[in-house]
Amino acid sequence: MKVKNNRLEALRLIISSQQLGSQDELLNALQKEGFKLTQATLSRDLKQLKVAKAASMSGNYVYVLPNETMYKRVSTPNSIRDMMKVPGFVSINFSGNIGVIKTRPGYASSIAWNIDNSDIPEIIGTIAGDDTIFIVIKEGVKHQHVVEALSDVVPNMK
Amino acid sequence: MKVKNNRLEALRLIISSQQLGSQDELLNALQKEGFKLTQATLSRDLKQLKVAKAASMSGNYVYVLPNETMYKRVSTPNSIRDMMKVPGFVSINFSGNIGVIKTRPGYASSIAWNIDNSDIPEIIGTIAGDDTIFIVIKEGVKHQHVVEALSDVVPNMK
DNA sequence: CTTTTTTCTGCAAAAATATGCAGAAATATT
DNA sequence: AATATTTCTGCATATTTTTGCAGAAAAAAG
Repeated sequence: MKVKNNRLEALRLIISSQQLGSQDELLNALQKEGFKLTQATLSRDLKQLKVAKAASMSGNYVYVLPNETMYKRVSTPNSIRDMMKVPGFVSINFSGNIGVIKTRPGYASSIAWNIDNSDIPEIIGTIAGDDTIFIVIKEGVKHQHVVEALSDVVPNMK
Repeated sequence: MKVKNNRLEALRLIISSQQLGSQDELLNALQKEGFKLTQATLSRDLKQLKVAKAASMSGNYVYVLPNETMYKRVSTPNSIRDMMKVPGFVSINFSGNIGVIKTRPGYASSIAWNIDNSDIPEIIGTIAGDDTIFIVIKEGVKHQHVVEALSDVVPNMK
């Protein structure tokens, strides 16, 4: 019993400090720490700790510790889209990794808010003035992709 | 590729609104929305979206959307982690010669002020909104280098 | 100290997920 | 328009993960 708790604690520690991508790798790490167990038990441990496996930025899989945010569900599937009934969009243009949206005066920050809250992965961040929004997009992302993603969020875009 | 982007977007939507525990379930949900694909493709989509599978409170597995927090590792190439200690600081990302700092609402201009007044030669200029700062960096300067320089600037870091 | 009950674990097999490969589809180039 | 290049996808299969079951270990009860 003491053993199991120690093991779980060690497991958290390992996961929070290393990037391991399969239960076998985790198993090895644990065994290197002196714990004796099988992959089946590890699977149960992971379930209990609510550890998740996700793709990492580097294209591999990694085990990650849980956090509040990840269990949040939205009640209305289309709410984001519905909230985006904001008129005021005028144009969008790009230069390199920067997009510039022109809006009618006063509308920029409200549209930018919608963009920020739509969590489009291609967009790193936005800054709004009164009638202009700057958008920094991820390197390598095509402008057209951004436009398509945005068009779900900003009415009158296409 | 319009189809794939729509599919990915639908997938996010489904995951953010329902609690589904296997790729088969996700697959059904997508097909009910009119998308035609196999489990193999779904697996790749999930990898690309960095969706993770974790145990839920109710003892089942659920697919969850990714978030910043989950990729944090204790031994991160130091300073980014140190930056997390700055009041209001949320995250920093780069795209080309632009850095984007996300802050808690209202903190952007104060953090930007610190940066501006620190005379970091690698930084050409900043502009701040309410919760976002854009930083234009000198051509050819490494992102990590900027992060390190920044970590010396803002109070309570390190 | 026994007996009973609950928790934990390995084994083996089932279930679920990831991926190499080759062709299809879409984009970009000339 | 024709060709070259890149991205996407299904199929079949390898790999990984989960779980039912039965016994071992631990905790609780008597």
